[in-house]
Amino acid sequence: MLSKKTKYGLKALIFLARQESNAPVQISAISKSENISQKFLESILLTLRKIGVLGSKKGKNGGYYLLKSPEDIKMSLVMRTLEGPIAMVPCVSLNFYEKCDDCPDETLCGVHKLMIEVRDNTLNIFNNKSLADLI
Amino acid sequence: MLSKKTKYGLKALIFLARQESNAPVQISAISKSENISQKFLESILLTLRKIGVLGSKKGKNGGYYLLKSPEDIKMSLVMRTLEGPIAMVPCVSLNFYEKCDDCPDETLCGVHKLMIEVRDNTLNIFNNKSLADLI
DNA sequence: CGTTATTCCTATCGGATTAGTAGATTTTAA
DNA sequence: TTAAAATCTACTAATCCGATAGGAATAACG
Repeated sequence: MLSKKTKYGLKALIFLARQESNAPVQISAISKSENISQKFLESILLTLRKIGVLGSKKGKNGGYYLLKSPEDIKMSLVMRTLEGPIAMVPCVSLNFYEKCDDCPDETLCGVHKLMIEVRDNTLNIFNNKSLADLI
Repeated sequence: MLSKKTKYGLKALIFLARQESNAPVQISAISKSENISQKFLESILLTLRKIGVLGSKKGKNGGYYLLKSPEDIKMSLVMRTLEGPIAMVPCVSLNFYEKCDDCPDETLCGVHKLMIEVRDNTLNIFNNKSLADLI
C-alpha cells in the first residue's frame, strides 16, 4: 500500500507542476488545496528538496518550487525517496539490497524469482513516467 | 514491502508442492526446513486452509497438504489472501475499492492514473503465475 | 531596526500493524 | 490411554505511520 507520505508528495508535485509561473508556493497554499495536514506536508516537501527535486525560499513570500521541469522528474526517484524500495523484498532490490536471513541460496528461491519479475515490471513503469505524465 | 506472513506462506506452499506424495506434512517440519517461527507459521497455514488451498489432518501423523495441484493455485489468490490488496491505493483496487477522502474527482487525479497502470501490470503477473511456476 | 511570514529542524505521541509467544483445547493414531 | 498433532484464543513487544508541537533560522518590508 502506498503511504500517505508518497501520495501527498505526488499530489504536491502535481500541484506545483500545474502552476503557471514557478514562483515559490507556500506550504499552506498546497496543504489547503490538496487537503493535506500542513505540518506533515512540511516534512515531505523538505525531503523532496533534499533530493534536488524542489527548491525553496525562506522568509516572507517564500515557498517551494520545482527545480527541474516536470519531464525530468522521474517517478522512480520520487517513489524511491518517499516510499522506499520499489522491490517487494530486499533481496531483489537494486538500490536497497539485503540478503534474506532465512533462504540459504537465493538463486534457488521461488519467491525471489517471482519478485524479480514484479520489480522489473514496476520499475519499468516508474522509470518511464515523469511528473509531466501525471498531469 | 512484502510482509513476512506472505513470504513464509509462499515458502511453505513451495515446500509442500515439492513433496513427492501429498501425505500430510507437519508444521514443525516446514518451519524447521524453511527457518520460520513455528507458531507464526501455524496461523499462516490456517488462513491458507480457509481459502481452500491447503487441507489439513489433525492428530498423530497429521499435517498440511495441497488441496489443488500447483498449476491451479494462482498467485493472485495467495497474494490477496496473505498480503491484502494488490493495488497500491484503495481507489484503484478491484477487490477492496475505497474512495479517497481527499481527492474530489478520481478521474482527474494523476496519482490514480499512475497507480492503475501499476496495478494492471502487477495483476497481470499474479494472474498468470501459479505455484507451479515458483518451483 | 523590528515585525511578520515563512521554511527548517528536532522531538514527541497515539494508534495501528506486524511478528511472534503462550497456553489451553480438540482430534486422531497407535 | 497416551502421545502427537492441528486449532483456537489471547497476549506482548517492537516497529512504523501519520500527525503534532514548538522553536530556530531566514528573508521581506515598513
